[in-house]
Formats: sequence, C-alpha cells, structure tokens
Amino acid sequence: MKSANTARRADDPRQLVLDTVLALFSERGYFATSVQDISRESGVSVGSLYHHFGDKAGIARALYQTLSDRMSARISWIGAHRKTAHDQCRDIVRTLFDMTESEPLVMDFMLYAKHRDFLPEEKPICSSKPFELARAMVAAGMVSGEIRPMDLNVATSSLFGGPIRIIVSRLDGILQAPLTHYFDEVWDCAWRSVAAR
Amino acid sequence: MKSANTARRADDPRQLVLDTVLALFSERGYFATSVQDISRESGVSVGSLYHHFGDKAGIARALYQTLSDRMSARISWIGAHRKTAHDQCRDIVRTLFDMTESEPLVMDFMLYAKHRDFLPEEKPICSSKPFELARAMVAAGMVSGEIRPMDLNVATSSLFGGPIRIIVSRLDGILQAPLTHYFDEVWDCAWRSVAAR
DNA sequence: GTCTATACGACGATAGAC
DNA sequence: GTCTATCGTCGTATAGAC
Repeated sequence: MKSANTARRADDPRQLVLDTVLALFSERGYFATSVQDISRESGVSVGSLYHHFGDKAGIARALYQTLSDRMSARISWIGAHRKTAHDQCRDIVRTLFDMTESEPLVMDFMLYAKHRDFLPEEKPICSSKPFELARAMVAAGMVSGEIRPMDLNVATSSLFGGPIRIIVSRLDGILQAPLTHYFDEVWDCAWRSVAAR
Repeated sequence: MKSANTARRADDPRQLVLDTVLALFSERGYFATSVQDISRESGVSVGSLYHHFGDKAGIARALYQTLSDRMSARISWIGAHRKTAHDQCRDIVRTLFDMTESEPLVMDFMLYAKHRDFLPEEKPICSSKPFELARAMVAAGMVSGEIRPMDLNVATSSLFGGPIRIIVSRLDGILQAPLTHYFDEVWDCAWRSVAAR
C-alpha cells in the first residue's frame, strides 16, 4: 500500500511538483523561489510546469487546494465518528498537534498561505473549508448545551485560538518539546474558556 | 501639539516614507511594491530612499522597529499603571482591540510581518518585545496566584490566543461589528481559560 | 542630503521541436 | 506531454551631478 503510494507520487509529475514546492516555499518563501528552482529541484521541466499549472501562482493554488482538502477530510471524519462537541473539538486539536509534529511544513503553509502575499484571491484560513467544519461543531455544541451561549465567532476563536498560538510557537521553534507534551494542559484551558460549566 | 506633530511628519522624509510604505505594503504586499512605487507615492526620490534605508528590506525593517517600539511603550505603560495581572492583561487586550479599529494597517503589519517572506532574520512576533512584556505579566500573575500554575507558554497562548484570532477575523473582514462590541465576551472567555478560580 | 539616469541581472512566460 | 532555448520586462541598486 505504502510502496504503491510512493511509486504513484514519483510517477505523477503533478504530485512530484507539489511535494517539491511545499519544501521550497516553506524554506525560502514563495517569491524567493523561481520557476527555474522548482524545475531543477523537482526534475520537471519549465515547459511541463506551465503545461500543468498555467502559471507560477497556479502551482501555489494547487498546493493549497490539495492540503486544504486533506485537512477537511480529517476533520469530517472526526465529526462523523465522535458524538459530543467536546470530543469532536478535542480530537481536532489533537489532530492539528499531530500534523504539526509529523508534517510541520504542511501546517506552516496552511496557517500562513493566505497572508503571504501570493494567492491574493484565496479566502483567509478562518473562512476556509476546514475552519468552517470546526465552526459547525461549535455551533452544535452550543445548541446541545455543552458550550455556553455566546457569539459563534467568539466561541470558535476562544476554543481554537490558544491551540493555534501554541502550534505557531512550536513552528517558530520557541517550544522545544513535541506538542503532545502540552496537549492536556492546552485543551484544558481551551475547553474552560467556553464550557457551560 | 497635533499640528506640530503633523508638520514634523511631513518634514521628516523618513517618517513620510514609513507612513507611505505601511499603506502600500498592506494593500499590495511587500513584493508587489517596487522601490519606484514607494518613491512616487511618498515624493521621496529613489536615491534618497537608498541613502536613508540602505536597501528595500531596510525600509520594512525600519517600519517594523517603529511600530514595535510604539506597541511596547503602550504595554509598558499598562504594566506600570495597573496592579493585578488580570487588569494588566485585560487592558492589553482592550488596547489591541482599539488599535485594530483605529489603525488596522498597523495591526495587520505587526501580526503578519514576520511571516510575509520579507524580514527573514526578524524574530517571530511571539518572541518580540511586546509579547515578552505580556508574557512577564502572565508569569507574575501565576506567582501571585491569580492564574493557575501551568506552563508559561501555554498560559500566555491561552490567554491571548482567542483575542488574537478575533482580531484576525476582524482584519479579514469576517466580523462586521467593531471589536468593542465583542470585548466583554472575548475577555470573559480568555480569562476563564487560565483563572485560578 | 537629494535628485535623475542608467546598469545589470533575474524573472515569468512562450515558442516550437520532439 | 515533455523538453530546451530564448524573449521581453521589470526589478533593485548604483553612479554621479547638484
């Protein structure tokens, strides 16, 4: 299964390029990465790049789309397999923490893609599909009485704002320990901020 | 007083440039703004720009430094004039909310400057001077018993993470009402997340 | 300190053979 | 679909007069 997947990635030039640019954009930034750089690092020629993605921004768009879909799928799965808003939101935070440790480049790109001057037309992360899914769970929790009645944006921001800041701190190299080490404390704080009692 | 200040800004080419680039960087982004653009909009010649700031990145650095110092001064003032950690942190959040409404460009630049591919060597916002000052107040609150004992990074992130997410939502145009409308609810959630009881 | 004019390089994008 | 070679543009930065 895994080898099939790996082979598929190596054969598919599109996926090969996306894997490459994720690394390049994360370490140098979008504007410091030239199309020639992408061509050289991925082994795909400039002509093919333009054939597949249209223009340079198209590469960034495709990357964002792919990662956004993956994250949405994970959150949807949690929504379907956990009953209470408490459990759903806790598992979302846990998943975000896990992703930060196993794929820091992905988290970094997702958190900051919209604010990095490229992808001008993309909606900010907080109105993106993954965040919308999470917001819906918070709304349900308010209806069920798990979460105190309040503005939905305030509740969602309060619940996930702390965890997100911790993730950013970890990505910035401020926290030395893996995020699992902080999970219980972080989630306890987050849930207290909105819990009904 | 105000006219003197205004005159001073208009006469001082440095300040004139910084006011101009704040607007340009915010609306088009750093890389989409050329040095020629800055020259034209500010009325300062290209030669003078390089004379004063060394290179293009130097302009962004100077802007960040100025705004960071202003914010640090405000937070220091709060630290000196409020006794409890609760009051200090609440007033910090209130000040951040006020700044977001009165100077949205400044808040936008401060929150995202480090992650916008320019200023590569600058430390991330969470290790910057203003954030350090806030962290120290949280630490004091933990010693005094106002805040539950826990990891300092977790406490600071939990306390300010929610408010910061709300600020970002407002800057992104998701929230229609001014932030003062949300302040009480936001602060209530934030404080509950770390309060001793 | 301020200005204009210009050098120089790099970039995104395309053309066109295979 | 893939590739190489090349074009035209625009950017930063500097030179040098005032």
